[in-house]
Amino acid sequence: MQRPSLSHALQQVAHAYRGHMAQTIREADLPLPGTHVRALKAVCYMEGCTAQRIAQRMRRDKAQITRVLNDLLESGLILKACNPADKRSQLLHATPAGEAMMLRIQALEQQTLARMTRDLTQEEVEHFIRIAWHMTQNLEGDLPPDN
Amino acid sequence: MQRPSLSHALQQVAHAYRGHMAQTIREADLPLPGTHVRALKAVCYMEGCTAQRIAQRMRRDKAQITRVLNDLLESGLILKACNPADKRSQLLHATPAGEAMMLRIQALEQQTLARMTRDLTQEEVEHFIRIAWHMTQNLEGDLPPDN
DNA sequence: GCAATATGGTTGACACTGTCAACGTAATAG
DNA sequence: CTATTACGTTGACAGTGTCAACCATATTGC
Repeated sequence: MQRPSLSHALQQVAHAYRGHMAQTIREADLPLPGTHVRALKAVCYMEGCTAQRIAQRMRRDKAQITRVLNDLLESGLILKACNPADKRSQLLHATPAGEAMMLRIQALEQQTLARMTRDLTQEEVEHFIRIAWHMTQNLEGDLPPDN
Repeated sequence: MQRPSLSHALQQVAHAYRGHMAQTIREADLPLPGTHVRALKAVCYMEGCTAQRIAQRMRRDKAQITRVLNDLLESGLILKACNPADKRSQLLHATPAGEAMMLRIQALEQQTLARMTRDLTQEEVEHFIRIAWHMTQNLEGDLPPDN
């Protein structure tokens, strides 16, 4: 491809990453779609994790989060517990099975990331992340103040 | 967000771009989803454009391309013409309406890209594109030789 | 030529992603 | 207490992406 545009490069790399992760996970017989993985990650690593906070972090509709969490619940990967501070909301925790799943998936993700960045320096990767983050920030804020 | 991971940064920026473009296009009353836009772009700018070649360029399933092209056809944005060199395939061309649509969308995309990169140098953007492209290449080739 | 195979495009089915609107319940402001 | 706001759920829907089967045409090998 000759001098791909920013938009094309962005779409291609995101698609390649998604596809590679999906295939890796499929090959490992971990039947968990990408959104579920990201939600599980949030549950495992966020303190006082609630559906709302996951939706904010992932910038997704809370309806989608609800459904994903219910899938994870049915799969026995997470638990909902009453939030003593607010009876409307629920604190989310990973079960041991969820933690185990997370570890396995994390390993697969590391593998994919390692492959993706195999001939890039640490500096280049960090630069990429910084610019990506910067561009993300630049695009937010049209929307009604998002928090 | 503190030190976002590569995967998170990638997903966020791609999502932000998609969302911003979708909203911009919706606000301009151009009812054309993202995939349709990309396909139309391919039709406008590729020589001897066929469904197959679009599928290769976008790395998407040809079934999806077929459907998108049929939508564009129904919307009167493109035309299919017999390919004299191969009766199975069809050469694609944009109609005047398609060209006009492309110009309008191109302007909106430029706007979004300009906003996204507003405080980045040309060099940074090119660096980003190069790394994105590099990572894309690194992830391809597991798959059965893709051509 | 002719059979076997491969390719371009179409269709059906399905899974995943993402958003919007409406709702019930609980919290909070006045 | 009432009005408003916030959390989570549900229904409906649009968009994205892939797989498998299929038809018609090309191509290859005999």
